[in-house]
Amino acid sequence: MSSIRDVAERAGVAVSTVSAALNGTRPVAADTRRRIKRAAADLGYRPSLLARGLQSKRTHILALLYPAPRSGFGVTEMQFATGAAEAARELGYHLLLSPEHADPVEELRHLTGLGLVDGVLLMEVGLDDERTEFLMEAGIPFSMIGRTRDPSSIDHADIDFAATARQAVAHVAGLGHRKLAFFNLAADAYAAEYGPAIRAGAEFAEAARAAGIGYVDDFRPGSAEEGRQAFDRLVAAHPDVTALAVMDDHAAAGVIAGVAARGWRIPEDLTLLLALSSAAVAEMFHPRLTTLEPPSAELGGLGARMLIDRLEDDGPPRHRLLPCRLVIGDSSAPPRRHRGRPSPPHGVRP
Amino acid sequence: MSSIRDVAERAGVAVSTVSAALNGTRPVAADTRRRIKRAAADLGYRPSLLARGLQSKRTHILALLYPAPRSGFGVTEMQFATGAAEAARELGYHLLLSPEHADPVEELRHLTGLGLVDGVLLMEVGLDDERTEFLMEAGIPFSMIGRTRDPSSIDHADIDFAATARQAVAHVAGLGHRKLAFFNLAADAYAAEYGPAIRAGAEFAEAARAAGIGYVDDFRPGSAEEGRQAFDRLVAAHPDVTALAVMDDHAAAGVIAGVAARGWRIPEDLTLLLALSSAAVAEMFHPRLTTLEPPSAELGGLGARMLIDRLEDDGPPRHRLLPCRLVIGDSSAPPRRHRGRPSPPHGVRP
DNA sequence: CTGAAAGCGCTAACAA
DNA sequence: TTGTTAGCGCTTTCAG
Repeated sequence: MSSIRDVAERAGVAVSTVSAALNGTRPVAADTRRRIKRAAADLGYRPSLLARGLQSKRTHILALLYPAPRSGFGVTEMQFATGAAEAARELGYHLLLSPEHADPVEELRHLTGLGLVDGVLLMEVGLDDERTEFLMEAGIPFSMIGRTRDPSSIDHADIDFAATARQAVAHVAGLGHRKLAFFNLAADAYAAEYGPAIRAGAEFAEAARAAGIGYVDDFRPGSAEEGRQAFDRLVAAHPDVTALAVMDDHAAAGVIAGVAARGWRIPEDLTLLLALSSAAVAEMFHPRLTTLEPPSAELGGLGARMLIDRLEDDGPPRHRLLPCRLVIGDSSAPPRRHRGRPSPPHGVRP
Repeated sequence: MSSIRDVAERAGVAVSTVSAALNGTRPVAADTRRRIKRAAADLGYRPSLLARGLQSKRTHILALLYPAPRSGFGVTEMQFATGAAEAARELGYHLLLSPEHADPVEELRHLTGLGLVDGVLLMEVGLDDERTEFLMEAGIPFSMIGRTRDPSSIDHADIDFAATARQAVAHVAGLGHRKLAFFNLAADAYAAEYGPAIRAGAEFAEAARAAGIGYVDDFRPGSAEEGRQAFDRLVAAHPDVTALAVMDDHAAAGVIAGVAARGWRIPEDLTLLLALSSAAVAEMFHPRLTTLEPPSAELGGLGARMLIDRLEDDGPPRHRLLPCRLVIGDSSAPPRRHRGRPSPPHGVRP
């Protein structure tokens, strides 16, 4: 690899002039600059990020911290990552994929101590996330995909749960449903502190209240089997529920099985929504489920851009909330009075 | 951040001694070393990767090149990435996530020119991959997850398609099936050059031949709708097929719909295998599909380890092939003579 | 407008 | 066994 000195020699100038010409850090005569650019191009010169970083204390590397894959398919996580990497690339930054383990804070300390990264992108943020405290104390720039309980002072991009819930409720209410059930994520230690579970639950309740339709949310199935059981209990306890939104993919599969076992059909006997899951997942179901698809790649990109913004010029906290996309599938329809009876054919069934 | 000089001063030695003590690059008196380690610990000293890299030409950073997410869910890709990141971390390396676009070679040239990465990890390798040529010419260490047409001289980790196919065929033959069909990935421009599509197709054929069972593979559905159509055509053309392996997740969903539309059931009337897809995906189906799950995280880890091995000490090309895991679900059963007739209940249906 | 020189934090000769 | 010194490739004063 040729260095800045090679370029300087070839152009017959001093290295500092090359640096200036290439970075625009000080005025350089147009003619000189041209010579330098030519020389650089001829040599295929690429400034060394290491040397530059060593001097300038800016590496143009961001770290994306991701926890061990846990729930769901990891599609969402992948999209965060690719969205962030993409945005970083466009702005001349690089993204380091940093797995987290037992002691996230210690690992974060290690990682940032290396002086390798300019800032950190947090995902899977808990309501009270210890990583944010460390980063703030250490004065390390960071942004979150998701948010803590009180994120007002921290840059973040997250789902707009309120708008998402309103949209979903409007959809089912518009179809004529009068009572909606909501199956939240399983109530394990994790989901108890997991923002999306908390916020989605609260906002669906609020949206249903505002829309004046009935609402039930006592269930938190975390698997197909639990989804099926929850569905059976739901029908027993609330026979008047005609629409159901489910957070967990596997639970949704269980609900579908439960509907079929009853001899019911979707959407005739139940309108089923998949909440906060990818449309690619929803397409695997039969019928294709109506989905509230989180804008994961966009959120990842926003998170990265916010972080870079902050690195390049400080300012007030940046916040962005994006609603999920409502992708209407074949699992939404007006409710029927009597279930399990024959109905006019729906979809392309022969 | 404290630097090596701070440590040297605190320990009352020269910086080179600190370096030596910490890296073991030359003998240091036990007592001196202890003092140095203490000083380093007291100051929370972390050597700067940048400075070290600048000097040693080794950054301990690996780049994982990934193409824009295309087929499937991206679960597999995510697992490659996390597996690789994990392995890298364990060996003291970092993983850079590098999105690829229109001109992969040019981007690779750019990335490697920065002097930021020690080596490159390639995934989604085509049978004739131009990136490999560039990397070999440029003398940049790399390894592949997947393989080119002739990968004998390149480090790589890939699925053992032959063993995988044999295992799958043994499974269905063991159940008593006499004729197997195989739905490959869609024949678009991409899959035509995509190793897994080519190799899986060839190896299933070979395994079926070796096992002496019938085999059909004229179909390449790429969506649920195409999967359903392909299934209908399959039944029309080869009514004696009782077992089917499908590569594409969405096509599998279509097959399931087609089976249901006929009034048939899985596994009574058709044994269905999901080939090269994640078990997490298979669990979403009803019934839970038998799956040939690629060891994606392991492959990612192997790829990273191979690359690091090569960086740390050169040697003959390293190759590793890993078979898929056969995860038996509820979609495998012995064939029946007459389809669509009532059958003893299967599974937990009431 | 341009050049010389210092130094970012580290490693690796070379001396002592 | 340890210290001194010269860079790695770049940015950034400070002179000219």
